[in-house]
Formats: sequence, C-alpha cells, structure tokens
Amino acid sequence: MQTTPGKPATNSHRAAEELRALIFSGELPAGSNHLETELAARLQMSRTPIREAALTLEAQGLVELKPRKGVRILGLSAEDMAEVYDILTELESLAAHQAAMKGYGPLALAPLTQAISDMEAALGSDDLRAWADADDRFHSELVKLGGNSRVEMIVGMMADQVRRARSMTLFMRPKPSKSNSDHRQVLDAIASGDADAARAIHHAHRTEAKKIILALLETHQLRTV
Amino acid sequence: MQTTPGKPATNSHRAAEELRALIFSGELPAGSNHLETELAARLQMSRTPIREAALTLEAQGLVELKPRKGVRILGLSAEDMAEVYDILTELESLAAHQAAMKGYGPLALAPLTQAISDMEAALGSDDLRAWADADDRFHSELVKLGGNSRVEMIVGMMADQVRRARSMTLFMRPKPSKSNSDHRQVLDAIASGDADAARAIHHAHRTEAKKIILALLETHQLRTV
DNA sequence: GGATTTATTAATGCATACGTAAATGAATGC
DNA sequence: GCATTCATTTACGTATGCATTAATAAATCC
Repeated sequence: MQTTPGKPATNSHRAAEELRALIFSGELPAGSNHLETELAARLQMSRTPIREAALTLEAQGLVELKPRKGVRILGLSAEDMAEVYDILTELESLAAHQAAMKGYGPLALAPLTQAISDMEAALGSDDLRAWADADDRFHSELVKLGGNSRVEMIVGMMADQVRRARSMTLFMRPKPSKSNSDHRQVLDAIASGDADAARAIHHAHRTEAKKIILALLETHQLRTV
Repeated sequence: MQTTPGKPATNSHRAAEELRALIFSGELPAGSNHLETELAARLQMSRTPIREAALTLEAQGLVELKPRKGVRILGLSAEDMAEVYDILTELESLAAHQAAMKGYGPLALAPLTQAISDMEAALGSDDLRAWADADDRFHSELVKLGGNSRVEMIVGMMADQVRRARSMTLFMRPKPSKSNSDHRQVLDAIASGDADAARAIHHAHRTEAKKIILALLETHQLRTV
C-alpha cells in the first residue's frame, strides 16, 4: 500500500486512501457499484472530495465511473492478471538490471537482505501472511533501488491491482520455497554488479510466478477477483 | 495523442483534452503555473471540470497541483527523459515479443507496413514532421498488436510526455535513416514469428534512440523541455 | 395481456458559494 | 533602516444547489 507520505492532508486524499483500503479489504468487492452519495455518507464528507478520489482511482485502474451506476469496483480477470504480471516482469527486471549497475554496497542492499531473511523465517514458521508481506517488501525495495521513479509508480499501481488476487491464492499454492533461492540469486547478482544476470534471473522468477498464479486461477475457476 | 474515443462528451473530458493540446502546443509551457480560475475562464467553464481534468492529468504525470500556485506544467529533465525512454524500451519490446507470438498475417500487420513506407517516403522528401508522425504510428501500432491494454495505456502516457522533447530535437538530430531498417527488421521478426528477435531488435533500437536524444539534450544544454 | 408511450424519480455533471489559510503588503516598534 | 507584527487579499478545498437526462414505474392503447 503506498500511503503517499508527502501529500497534503486533504479530505480528497483521505478519501482516496480510505477507498483503497475498503477495496483491498474486500468491503467494496469487485464488481460492486457504489453511488457517490453513498460513499460520501460512508466517509462523512461531501460528494466533491469523493468524486476527486474516484477520478484518481479511475486513472489508476482500480475503479470505473459509470454514469448513473456510481463507481464500479473493477475486478481482474485472468487476462487482466496476465497483463499486469507481464508488466511487473518487465519493469522489475529493468529495475534489477539498473540496481546492479549502481554498485550498491551491503548497507544499501540491507533492506533486500532483510526481506529475504524475513521470508525465510516466515516460511520456517509457516506464516504465509508474513511471507507475503516480506515478499512485497523485497519487490518494492528492488524497484526503489532501480532508481526510476516512474517505474516505481507504475509497479506500485500494478502491485496494488494484483494484491487481492494474490491474497486469495496465497493459501492454495505450493509453499514458495523455490522463490527464496530466486530472490537470493537476484540479490547476489545485484551485489556483484552482474546486471544481465540480475535481469535474467528476476525475469525468469516473475515469469514462473505468473504461470503459477494463472494456473491456480484456471483450476479454481476464479473468473474475476 | 490518445483521444479516448469511447468516452462521454463531458466538459471535464473536453477540459482534459484541451489542456493536453495546450500543453503539447507549448501554449502552456513547461514550468508555468496557471490558476484554476484562469484556466476556467480560458476554456469557458467553471472550476469544477477544470479541477477534475487537472487531477487526471496529474495522475498521468503531465501537471502538478500546487496549492496557491495553480496547476504547474511539468517539464522533463534529462533524467526524466531517461526514465521514460527506459520504460518505453521495456514495454514496447514486450509488445514486439508478444505480437510475434500471435501469428499475425500480412493483413493485421498492414498498419506497420504502411507506417514504415510512410517513414521512407517522408525521409525521401525531407519531411521530418511527417516522418515523426509515421514513427509515432509505428510505435503505437506495435504496442496495439502486442495486445496488452495496460501496456498500451502506459506507453501512451509516456509517449505523450516525450512528445514535446522529441519535436524540439527533431531538427537537430541526424537523419533517422538507420531507424527505418530497424523498423523493418522488427516487422520481419514479428511476421516470421521470431519473438525473441523482435524483442531484441526493438530493444536495441530504443536503446539507441535514447542515447541519441540524451546526447542532444546534453550538448544543447536543454535542462527541461 | 403485451407493448408502447408517458410520467416520475434520482444520480450525475457542473456551477456557485463560502470558510480557511497562505501569501502579500501595510504598519508598527526598535 | 530593518525586522516584526498585523491586516488584507485571494486561491483553494469543500459543500451545496440546480438542470439534465437516464432509468424506472405508471398508464394507455391495441
């Protein structure tokens, strides 16, 4: 969840954040429609900031403003998921590549190291939720280290979109143990400045993740999430 | 320019389009600030739709809403340009890869073929403006053929952002004659279903374009455009 | 009874009104 | 003369009001 720390504490932004939270928590399920008035009452403000927030979320692909129907919470079909994963694959791999070229020392790479050991710990204690958290952190830190702010933004948006789907499939899929060795390999490649390796390994990692998720959605007949 | 054809003919959207046009034409130059009231008067509507449009453009990275300063037209520094080009490189290459895997016939690839011959014609008659147009068309058609709607959207946004810079440097740079053989190679790779080649060639092509543009901005001391 | 037309409702898109708080300039103190 | 305080302006953020128009219900006709 990107909280946009530097932004002003305006109602419009509160609305955007709260709506996001409501969407991710599932309180506003995919496919549901909500009139502006209803949301305004729920968040205790007028329609104006709600509208502005909805517009922002629409630009980010989370909702759709349907005249007379209100804001429609968008779900992700399997095809949507494939699209998003493909983008994540490319842009994160780019980030890995660039991060490797920056010659980061152990200190700068500490967040990655930390995330990896957290994942291992979580895996040891069978805490999948914690694992997912650390995994998120790894990916977002990786992108940060890549140093392309636009990539960071786009990946943030896309990660938001798949978050719900991921949490649904989290308990279905096989223990992500291979995932960890992948992550460590990426980290090593970055630390040793091998940009092409970092890119290739991460690319393969994400491609694999995409296959697994899509297969799960397929077998479980989850059309939209 | 993406005109978003299916969208309702609301003032808010008119505002977004017109503001975009004003920005690209340079009438609202990078770095300038414009009060909401001023823009409202200019487009002959109230602040509300202006505000909504500005919010949308902000989400797309074209402007910034500064309290008390109005909407600030964002320029692109050399670093910004590098960021955008890197993203275009990755996502368009992905599109080329995916397009090659779809087994398109000559009919589906006609727009690409057309764009290429238009570029050649334009080059023959030294019409750089026409060349740039056809080049745009090639890239946007390529992305369309890739079939990932989100990629299409993101690339559209990024292309918007570099458009101004490109038109500034259009007359400075060497005749883009190599560009054409690159394009044809990409087309051939797609037509023959060689996804990896399509990706690699396009990647190299974009990487080269990035270098050229950045060098130009460097030598001409163009800090922001 | 079913289909078509008309009336009613109500949600949106937009305009407008207003309080607040930032920025500018005036006024005061030293 | 310079700094500090106070007053004034004004742009924004938000609330509210209103006309439009899509959607629903009612009513009429065949």
